[in-house]
Amino acid sequence: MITIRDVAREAGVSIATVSRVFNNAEAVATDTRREVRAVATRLGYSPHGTARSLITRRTATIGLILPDLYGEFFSELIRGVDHAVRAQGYHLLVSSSHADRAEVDSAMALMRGRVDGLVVMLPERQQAQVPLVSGRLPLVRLGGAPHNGDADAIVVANRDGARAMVRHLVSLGHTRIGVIAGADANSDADERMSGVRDGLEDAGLGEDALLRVAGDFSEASGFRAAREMLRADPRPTAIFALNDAMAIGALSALRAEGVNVPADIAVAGFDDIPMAQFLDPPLTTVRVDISAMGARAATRVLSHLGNGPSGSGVEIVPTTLMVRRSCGNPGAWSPTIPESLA
Amino acid sequence: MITIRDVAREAGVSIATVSRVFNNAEAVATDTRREVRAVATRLGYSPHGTARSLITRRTATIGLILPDLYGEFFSELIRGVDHAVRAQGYHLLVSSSHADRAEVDSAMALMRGRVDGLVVMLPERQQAQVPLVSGRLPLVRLGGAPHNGDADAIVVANRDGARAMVRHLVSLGHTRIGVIAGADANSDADERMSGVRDGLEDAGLGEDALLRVAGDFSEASGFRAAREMLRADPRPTAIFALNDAMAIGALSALRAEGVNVPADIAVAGFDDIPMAQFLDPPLTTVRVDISAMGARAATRVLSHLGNGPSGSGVEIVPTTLMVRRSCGNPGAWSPTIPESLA
DNA sequence: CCCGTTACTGTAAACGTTTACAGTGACTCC
DNA sequence: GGAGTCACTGTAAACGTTTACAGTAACGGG
Repeated sequence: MITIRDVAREAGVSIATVSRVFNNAEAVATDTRREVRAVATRLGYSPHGTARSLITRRTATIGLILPDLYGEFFSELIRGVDHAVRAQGYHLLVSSSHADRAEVDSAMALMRGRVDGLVVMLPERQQAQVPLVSGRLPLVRLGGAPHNGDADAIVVANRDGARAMVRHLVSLGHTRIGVIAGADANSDADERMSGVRDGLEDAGLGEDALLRVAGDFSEASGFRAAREMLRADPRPTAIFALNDAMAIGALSALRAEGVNVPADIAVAGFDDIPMAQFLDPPLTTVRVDISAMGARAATRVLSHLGNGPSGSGVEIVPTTLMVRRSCGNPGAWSPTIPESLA
Repeated sequence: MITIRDVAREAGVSIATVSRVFNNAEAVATDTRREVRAVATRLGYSPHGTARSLITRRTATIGLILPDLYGEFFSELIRGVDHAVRAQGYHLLVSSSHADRAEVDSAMALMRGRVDGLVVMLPERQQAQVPLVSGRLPLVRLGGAPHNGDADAIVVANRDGARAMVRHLVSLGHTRIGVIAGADANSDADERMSGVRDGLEDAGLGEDALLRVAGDFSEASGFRAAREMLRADPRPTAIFALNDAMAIGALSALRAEGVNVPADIAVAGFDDIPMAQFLDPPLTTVRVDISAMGARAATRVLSHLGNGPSGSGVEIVPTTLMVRRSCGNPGAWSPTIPESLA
C-alpha cells in the first residue's frame, strides 16, 4: 500500500504539503501542487479513508439499520437515503435483517466509530419500547408510530391515508368493509388500522361495518384473507388491504373464485407500488413516497452534522389517494391506459 | 467520546489489558476481565472501529457498487450480499446510482481504505469495457455477460434461461414470437436476446419467426411494446418479455385491447418476481435466484480475504423454467391457486 | 535459596492521516 | 537597512486502537 509518505519522498516535499494538496486548502505553490499531483497519480496514490477519519473525527458515512430487506419498499427506502447522503459526499453503511431490539442495539454498537449518524428502522415487534440511545451520534428513527419518545423521527401519515381511503369507500356506498390487516405488533399496520377506525367513525358507522382479517404484508396472506372474507356473513362489499402486495393476493383470490372486481367487490391497497396501475383492474390505493421518506431521514441526520439547516422533531410524510378502477372509479369505466403512459 | 484510555484509568489497568479483554485473546485474569467489562458497560464504551481498522489493516467492510436501485431486483441483491457478509462479521458499504464508468471508478476510489473487498455491478452502458482495477482489493463483478476479462465474476445463465423459454414456447406450437427486449447495451438483456436466437435456431426457425421490439425493463415499456406488437403483421402468437415487469405491462396492454391470454396470445416473462404467481393469468417465467447471486458474489470476495475456501473465475447462476398459465400450461387450465399456497 | 517457568500486566511503537505552530526567504515600506 | 508582511513549507503532535516486547510476582523444583 502506498502512503502519503511515499508521495512526499518521491516529490521531495513534506507529508504536510501532500496533505494540503489533497485537501486543496491553504496556500501551496502552483509548481509544488502540480508536482505532487503528478507523483500521486504516477504512484496511484489516493488518501486512506480510515486514517483520515481517525484524525478528523468524521467518517463521512451514515449508517442505515433496517429490520429486513424484502420487497420494493426497502429498495426504495435505500434509494432515497443513498441519494440524499451521496449528495453531501457521504457514504452509506447498511445493516439489515434485525429480528429484534437486541440485534438492533448490537448493530448500533458495531457501527460506533464507523458512522457519523444513524437512520434506524425498528423491527416489527418492539417498536414503541425503550428509546434508542446512540451516545453522541445523531439518530433518526424511521417509520412506525409517531411520538414514542425519540427526538427525531420520520413517519408516514399512515393513519390519515387509511382514513381517507375508508371515507372514499364509504362515499362509494360501501357499508361493510373487509380489512386485511398487517402483522401484529407492526406499528405501521397498527396506525393504518387506527385510520380505518377513524374513517368508519367519521361516517357514523359502527364496529359491525368492519371485518378484520389478519395478514402479514405478503401476497400469500392477502390471498388467504380474501378467501376467508368471501365466506363471511354478511360478506363485505369492499376489501381494503393494508398494503398493495396483499391487495394483489386478494385480487388473485377473488379471480380464482369467480368474483368480479369491482362489480361484485371493490378492492383497495396501500403504498402505490409501481405496478399497481398495471393490475387488473388498476388498483385504487394510497400513495406513499417511500424514497422521499428515506431522503428526509438522511437529510435530517445530515442536518445535525452541520450540513444544511438543522431541525428536530417528528416529521410526517403525507399520503395521497390514488383512485383507479378497482373500487369502481365513477367515470373511468372503460378500459383505460395506465396514467404513467398518458 | 469515551475511549479505551478512560476505561483503563477507571478500571485501574493499562489500555493493553482493556484491549485484550475486548479481543478476548491471550490470558487476562478472570477478576481483571470482569472488572474491565463492568467498567466498560458502565461507561458505555465500545471500541472505535476506525482506530481499530487503522492498526489491524482490515475494515471488516465490503463495498457494493450498483448502477441503480430501482425495483425488487436490487433489494434482493443487497439482501443476498448483506446476509453473506454479516455471517462473517463484515459490514456492507453501499453506493448506487452510477450512470457511467467514470462514476464507478470514482466510487471505487472513494472506497479505498474503507473496505476490504468490492462487489461491483456495472451500469448498462460500458459493460464489456476496460476491466475494473482495484489495486490490491479483491473484486468480483456481478451480472452482465461472462468472460470479459476480469478474474472473478458471478453472472446469471441468461442465455440458457431465454433459450429454454423459447423452446418451451415452440413446443407449445408457437412459430411467431414477439420478444420485448431490454435496454440497448444492457448486457443481461443482450445475453437473453442471444438465448432467444439460440432457441429459435434449435427449433430450426428463421429470423422471420422473431419480432423484436425494444423495451427498458419497466412496466410502461412492456405496455407500449405489446401494443405495438398487436399491430404487426403477421401478429405474434406469443410474447416473451425479457423481464417480469415488462410482462406485467404487456398483460395490461393486452387486456386493454381485449386480447385473451393465453387463448389468443401467450405471454412469458423472466425473473420470477414474487407476484408473478398472483397475476392474471399466473405468469410463466424464468426463475432467477437473485439473492443467491448476491450471496455468492459476497462469498467469493470473502474467500479472497481468507474466509472460507478460495476460488476464482466466472461463476454462473442457473435459471429454472416456471410453467404457469400465461402460456397455456397444458393440464392446468382450471383456476389454480398460487403454488406458494398449495 | 536461586532459577526457571507460568501467568499476568504494562510500555511504547506503530497504523496513515490532519493541522497548529514554527520556521524561512523574499519583498515592501518607511 | 531594519521591520513587517506575505507566501509557502516543514516539524511534530495528535486521533484510538493493537501488539511485540519487557517486566513483575508467585510458585515449584532442584
